[in-house]
Amino acid sequence: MNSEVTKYGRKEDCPLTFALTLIGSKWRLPIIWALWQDKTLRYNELKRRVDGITNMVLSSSLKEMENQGLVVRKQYMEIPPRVEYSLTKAGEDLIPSLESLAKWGKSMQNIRIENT
Amino acid sequence: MNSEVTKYGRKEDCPLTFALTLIGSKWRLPIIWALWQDKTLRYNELKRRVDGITNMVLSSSLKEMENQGLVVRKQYMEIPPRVEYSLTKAGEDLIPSLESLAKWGKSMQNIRIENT
DNA sequence: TGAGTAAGTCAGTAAAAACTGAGTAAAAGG
DNA sequence: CCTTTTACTCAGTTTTTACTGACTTACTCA
Repeated sequence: MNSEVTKYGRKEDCPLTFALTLIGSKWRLPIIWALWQDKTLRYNELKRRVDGITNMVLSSSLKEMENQGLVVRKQYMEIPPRVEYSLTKAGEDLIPSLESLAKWGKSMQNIRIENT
Repeated sequence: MNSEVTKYGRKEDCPLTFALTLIGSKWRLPIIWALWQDKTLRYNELKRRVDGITNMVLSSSLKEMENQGLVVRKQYMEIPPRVEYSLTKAGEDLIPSLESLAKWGKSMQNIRIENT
């Protein structure tokens, strides 16, 4: 038995599993990626940038991501309403890990192509 | 517009989205993690290590992960049958990214606790 | 006056992922 | 002889996740 390995009795306590609950569903990465590229986007801009997402999923995702501390929502008291979304510091801190994962993903895609 | 940013018309072509298809479902990380710790495990050992997984999910996951090049299946022609699973090189290459992601996840868990 | 834009909400439905519980063959151990 | 172990497989069902399409309020532009 490797004593340096931390055991998590309940899967939910594992930081890695927890991280996946934050970014693992279908639309999380596209949203994060759009906000990372453009820094700040209004609701409908974001919707246009994240192709195919529905209002339902976008609005509920943003709400959850705000609660989770990934995204900031800034509302201006104007008419017509203006709401701007951007990544928090914590959200930005995620980017290097995503880039590392993307690098790995790319190498896996290449393997598939090579073996075809 | 940031010219250094690669655009992927179809989400499926994005290496990051692709990576998540390999590790994003509920039981992939627990399986990978168990194989990373123990290097080689037989089917039922793995099942015991990954608490709560069903045969259905474990066997189909292993089959897919083998096709995807994450896992090697080594079968010995013995009775009773013996089958051993382990990570491929590509599977092991994933670990650093996961550790980075876990680190981020841990910091997010701490924030939650602090704010409670 | 009618259309378009803003930022969403909502009920209902479809699709995807996971779970339940049983079953298989052949052999070892009590 | 009866139970357990091995490595699975399968039909059927539940749970989770995402999609559909319509609707809201208040303003601007033609």
